[in-house]
Amino acid sequence: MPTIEDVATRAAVSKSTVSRAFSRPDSVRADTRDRVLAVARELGYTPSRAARPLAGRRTGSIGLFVPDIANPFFPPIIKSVQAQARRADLGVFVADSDEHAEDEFAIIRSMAGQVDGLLMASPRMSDKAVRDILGIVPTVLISRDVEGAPAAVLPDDTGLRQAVEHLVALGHERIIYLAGPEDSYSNAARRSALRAAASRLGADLTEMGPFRPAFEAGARAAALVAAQHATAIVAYNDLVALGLMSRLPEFGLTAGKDIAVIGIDDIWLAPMAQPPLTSVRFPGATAGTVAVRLLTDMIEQSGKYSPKRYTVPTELIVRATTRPNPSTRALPVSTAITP
Amino acid sequence: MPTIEDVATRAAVSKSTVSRAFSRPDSVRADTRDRVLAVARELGYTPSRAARPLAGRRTGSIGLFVPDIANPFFPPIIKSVQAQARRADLGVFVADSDEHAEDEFAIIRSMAGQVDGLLMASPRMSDKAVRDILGIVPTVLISRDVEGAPAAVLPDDTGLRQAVEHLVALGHERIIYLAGPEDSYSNAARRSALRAAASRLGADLTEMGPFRPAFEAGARAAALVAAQHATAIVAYNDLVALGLMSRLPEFGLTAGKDIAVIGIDDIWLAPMAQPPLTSVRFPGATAGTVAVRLLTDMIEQSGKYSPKRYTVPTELIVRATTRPNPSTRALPVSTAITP
DNA sequence: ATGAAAGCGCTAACAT
DNA sequence: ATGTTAGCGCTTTCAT
Repeated sequence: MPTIEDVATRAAVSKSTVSRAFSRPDSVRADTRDRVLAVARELGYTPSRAARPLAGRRTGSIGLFVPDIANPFFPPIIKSVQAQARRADLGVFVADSDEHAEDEFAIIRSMAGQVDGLLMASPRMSDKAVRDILGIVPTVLISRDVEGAPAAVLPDDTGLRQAVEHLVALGHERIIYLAGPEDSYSNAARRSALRAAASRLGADLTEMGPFRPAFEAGARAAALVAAQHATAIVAYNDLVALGLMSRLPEFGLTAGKDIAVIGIDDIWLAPMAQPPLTSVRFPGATAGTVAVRLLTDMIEQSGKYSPKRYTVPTELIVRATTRPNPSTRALPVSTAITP
Repeated sequence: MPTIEDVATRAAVSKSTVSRAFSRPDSVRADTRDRVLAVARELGYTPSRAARPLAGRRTGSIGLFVPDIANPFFPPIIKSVQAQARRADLGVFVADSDEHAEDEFAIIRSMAGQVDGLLMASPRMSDKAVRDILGIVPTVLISRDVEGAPAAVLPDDTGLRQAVEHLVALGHERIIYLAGPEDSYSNAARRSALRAAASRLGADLTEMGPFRPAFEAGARAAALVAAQHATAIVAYNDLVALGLMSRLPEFGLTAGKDIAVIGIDDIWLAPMAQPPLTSVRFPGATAGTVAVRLLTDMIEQSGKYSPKRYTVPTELIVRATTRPNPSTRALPVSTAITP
């Protein structure tokens, strides 16, 4: 492996010039730069990633934490983070905690020391723990907000409002929310958005749960839902909705016929379900891209950074699990419902 | 952040001793080591990951390539690799190509320079490209074998043999294999294992496809399968099997009743399907763990390393999609079938 | 068993 | 615009 020195000698310039030619090309006269770069290519030289952090102060890597890689909600985020990071010539360390909230801190803490910045998607740890991390390394939160956090990428309320409007328009007056984990930020956010929309439209919102954000947990909900004679369900996420749907037939119920079901996240499985699941789309790819941009900004302006909340648009994707409620006449829906 | 020097001063030893206390503890007298370690803990010192690679020659990170994080086959592998790597105090860079075989090389190449070793799961690139990578950095292949590769973790044939035996025992004489991508190593391996088992048991194996390893591709298979009046299917993977099953009802067919369906990989969705899918289990977690072990061995013995093929056990997990063929009497199955 | 000293390859002041 | 000079924090001979 050729070093910066080899290139410098061969191009008859100093190491500094070679270094500059790579890191701040415009600070070098065009012809010198071209010569240096030509020599570098000829020698097959690439700046050593290992030496850079020691001399400068950047490692050239960022860390990405997600609670569970196997949860289909996260892969789109991971992919877009990686793609965007590659563009910025950053490596991405990915870590997951297997949904064990108690391991999160240790896992993240161990990454924090060896990266320039951190992305945390839906962390379950306490606000205090999050703030601890925030103090160590530039960090952008995804789907989580904490007082004092400099940057977060969050879903807007549009999709959930549309979900409630949709159910009401279909004639449902009582909506059941299958809640997610108690301590989950997303659960709180979803619940409150749902409540606000329901009360504005005069619908009744009943909560059941909590349910783990998993297929099996949703399956458990089926009996409860059937016992309630529920006609409209909004699930904490698609996994729960899908689990619910898988057991509905055992109670003589069919989603989209006897009962309306709406999921959240719009993971790839949603349109594949039988019947295809109506869901509130979260643009994971957008979120990932934005998060990396926010993070690189923070790293650049290391130090002061004016807090930013970036909101990504959500939208109700209507599919076959929401059809008119046969037992109720649709309510007249005024145009005022849609903003 | 305290440095090695701070610890050395405080513990009244030299930097070398501190360094040794961390990297080769037994080369330091027990009491000195304890003192050093105590001071280190007190100061909150951790050896800088950034400085190590420059002085030594290890970066302390490995790279993991997978074609598609969103494919449920990979998360268990990724998780176990991460867990095992954490134990060895290694960071893991994860990269995926979104199934674009043509991007694989560039993506992997860019990781290759900044890690101590590489893990490649089911890469689709050519043998030649794989060998190029192999020449750059210690690499372990997972679910792929290439002549000359020093190490690979591969599934054994047991599960597929059991699958064919199972179908034959259920009375099926004609089995259809829904093939995966043409250029895929796994596809070739699965096909040949299936062929061998079928011919040994006197069953007929017909191939259809190729199909992308995706749900939608499996959905496309449904019409084809129905047109063939097939009674027994082995799909390239669970995703294809699940996609197939989702469309079967449209042709008046029910998996496990009119038609036997077997998937491969046993991803978490398999037992969740309606009806639960019979599948050949691949122990992804074991594969990941073994792969990291193989890789750290290679890194240690940097240089000569006797080529290793590590085989992980596969097993047929029988669920509801395989029931006796109603139109055929079960064949007498000699005990010779099971080895 | 421990210490001293010499870098690893690079970047970042500080000259010029 | 370019060169000079110091290190960054650690590991590793080589002494002792």
